[in-house]
Amino acid sequence: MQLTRAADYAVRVMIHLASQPVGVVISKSRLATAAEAPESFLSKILQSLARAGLIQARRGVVGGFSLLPKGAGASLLDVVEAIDGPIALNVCLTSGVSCHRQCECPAHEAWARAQSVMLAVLREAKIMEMVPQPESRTHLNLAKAAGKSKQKLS
Amino acid sequence: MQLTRAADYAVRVMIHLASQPVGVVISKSRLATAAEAPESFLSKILQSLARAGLIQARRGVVGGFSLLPKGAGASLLDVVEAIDGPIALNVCLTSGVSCHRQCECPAHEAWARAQSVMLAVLREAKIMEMVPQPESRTHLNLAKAAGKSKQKLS
DNA sequence: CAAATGCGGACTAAGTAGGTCCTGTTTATC
DNA sequence: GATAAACAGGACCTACTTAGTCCGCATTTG
Repeated sequence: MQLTRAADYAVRVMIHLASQPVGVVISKSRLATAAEAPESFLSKILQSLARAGLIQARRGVVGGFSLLPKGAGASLLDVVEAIDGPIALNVCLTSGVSCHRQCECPAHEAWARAQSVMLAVLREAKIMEMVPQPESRTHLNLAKAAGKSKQKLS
Repeated sequence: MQLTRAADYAVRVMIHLASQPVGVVISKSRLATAAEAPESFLSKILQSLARAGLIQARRGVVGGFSLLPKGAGASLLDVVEAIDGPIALNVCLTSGVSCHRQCECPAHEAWARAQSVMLAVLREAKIMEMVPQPESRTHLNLAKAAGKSKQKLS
């Protein structure tokens, strides 16, 4: 009944990437520091995010990871499912598996509702809306001002 | 990210007990049949439910389990937490543990909201409201038979 | 080419899930 | 009181998952 550490780390990484100017590439070790995650463990997580099309990996001496458009528009649910796979609150809610008790079992619908509302919240929670926006981030504001001015979110 | 089998079995047992006339005592083996759960595994589950004050155990040759008032008024959440303990969607939501990222971490609030709405649904879902009423059940079966083709049973 | 970086598979230690089993203890009935 | 039916509860067990680590290989830049 709990999110994996990997999924939690993945969300931290995504938020960190989303807080950077677009297109910037950040190395795994810098991401590990930012997300407070073990670097070697982050390897697998970043690979999963890349395979899911949320981020892009770049090899070589100035390699690292950058956010893809799909990642910029992703929700918490997208990130979590990229790591942990589909969420199923109970075995009888696993897609593709039908439980023979389903028709008679009055709890089935309650499980389904509970899962549904939880997923809805995670689906509404977009990564981009979570980047810390305040004016305390002067360096970011300066960077933006140097590039082009962008409207604030929400 | 999934309910344990034990919690699922516990809910089935509670619904079955709630469907009986008040005060009736049912043996573990009969409950195991009704809940489609391994009897030896059900031992521990029933003990947990008894310790939580939801049901009462009675030993001896006509022994078994009966619903207590607290059990009759219980919700799915009560039953699940009696078995699995408190639900925490993420380690940073575990009560008593405060994560040092909390103030800065924008995801924290989203996890909390997701957990909160899920718990609310489970808290509203009362065991007593889930016992199949004889008339409504036949009505339901007829409606299903008339409305759609029969579902595949496994 | 060397150095920095990501890729990806093998490996592992610890914990949990999902049970089973066995030795009590309690209780109704003969 | 003996006995049998039932629960109590702890020890045990197996498979799987979690949360990582490690290392050789591939790619890119200077």
